[in-house]
Amino acid sequence: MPRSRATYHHPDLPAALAEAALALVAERGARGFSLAEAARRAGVSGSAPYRHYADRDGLLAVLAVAAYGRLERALRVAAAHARTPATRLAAMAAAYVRFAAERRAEFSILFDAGLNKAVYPELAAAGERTNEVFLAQVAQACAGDMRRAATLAVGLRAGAHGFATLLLDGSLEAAGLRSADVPAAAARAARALVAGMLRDEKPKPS
Amino acid sequence: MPRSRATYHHPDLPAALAEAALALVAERGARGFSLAEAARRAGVSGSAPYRHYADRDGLLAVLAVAAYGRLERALRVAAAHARTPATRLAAMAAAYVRFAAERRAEFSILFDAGLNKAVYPELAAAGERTNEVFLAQVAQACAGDMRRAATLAVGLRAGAHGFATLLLDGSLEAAGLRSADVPAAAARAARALVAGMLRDEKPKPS
DNA sequence: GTCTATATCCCGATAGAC
DNA sequence: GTCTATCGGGATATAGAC
Repeated sequence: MPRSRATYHHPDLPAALAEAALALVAERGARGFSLAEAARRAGVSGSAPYRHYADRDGLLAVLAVAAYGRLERALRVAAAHARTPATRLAAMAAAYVRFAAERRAEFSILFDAGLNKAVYPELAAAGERTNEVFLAQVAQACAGDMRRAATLAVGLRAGAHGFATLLLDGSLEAAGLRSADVPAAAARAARALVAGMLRDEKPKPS
Repeated sequence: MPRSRATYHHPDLPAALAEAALALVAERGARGFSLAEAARRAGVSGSAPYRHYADRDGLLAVLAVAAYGRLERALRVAAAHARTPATRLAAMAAAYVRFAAERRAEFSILFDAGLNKAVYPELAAAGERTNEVFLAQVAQACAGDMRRAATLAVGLRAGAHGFATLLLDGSLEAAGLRSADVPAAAARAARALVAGMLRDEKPKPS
């Protein structure tokens, strides 16, 4: 018993803050997050977090990098469970949407918190790594033509991202699409995009 | 000269507030908007806006409805200038992205301000109308099969939306895509999506 | 319809004690 | 490494005068 008073509480304050922060963002959105409230929820004073993070965005940035890691992993897992290249890409699109739906807080920290990537290079790097997962799988699908691969990869990512953000926004419900069906819809769109791009653009400029 | 003192200034305060608000959002993002600052910029006291809007979000909601109207019109115009159905859809995707890029403030009020559509039914309605523009054009492209039309329409909208949001986010630059090229990239993706969906799904379940 | 004044609240961040 | 205390700032919203 190091002290009877509540003074150096936490075995791991960063972890407690992270947990509190995610819960807070889940409730109020990334825009409703405050470091003060996260500290309160973690049971420490408002100044304690500053021993671990330079400022409010410092905490969010750490969470964002971790979230990108999770997203990237989810994409890789989805790709690994499918056989053909087109199926892999469709599975990745679905996984992207599922990540957004199931880990709303992390997704909104990534895309709704207004973090400045110029200030957090690790964050920018993590984001690029996510893009590269798409690119790597696309490259297998269209062996050789890397320009087309890049175009397709960014298109797939954009499509998945659009489904994800519109889902969280409620715009897809309004369009008559049930939440549970959105990952499948994204997968179908991805498959169609792949088919359309690999076929109908220039047949073979060779 | 109604008064020498600065007292009942504005011939049209709502208009002045709207202008100030858009400039403010353009500078700081939807999340940085405050009604107090908008009032300051319009040259009136902090309480004046409350004669015209119930609260902070009331002003943003009005701007959002107007922004949806503009977006919808831009989509219609783009569609009107193209001849074939597939070309129309590609043009709409490009127009969607251009709207986001050129009218950043309005776009971010639409998708980044956290307005509660349940509180502003006109806003939800305006959003649905935007979806319906896609649907109407898609319906022409795949005469008859309305289920497939709905799927394609939402896919197109999601794709365009993904390109738009990732563009504003800086994620596309990081992926090596220049801003000026993004509308064209979205158009190409749209065209491929249309081609892929109209062709390779079930050939004809009749 | 706008102003002044004010009540209330919350936040980010720092200083200094322990 | 955490606490208490505090500074400085800004927001939303209301009350009452003109």
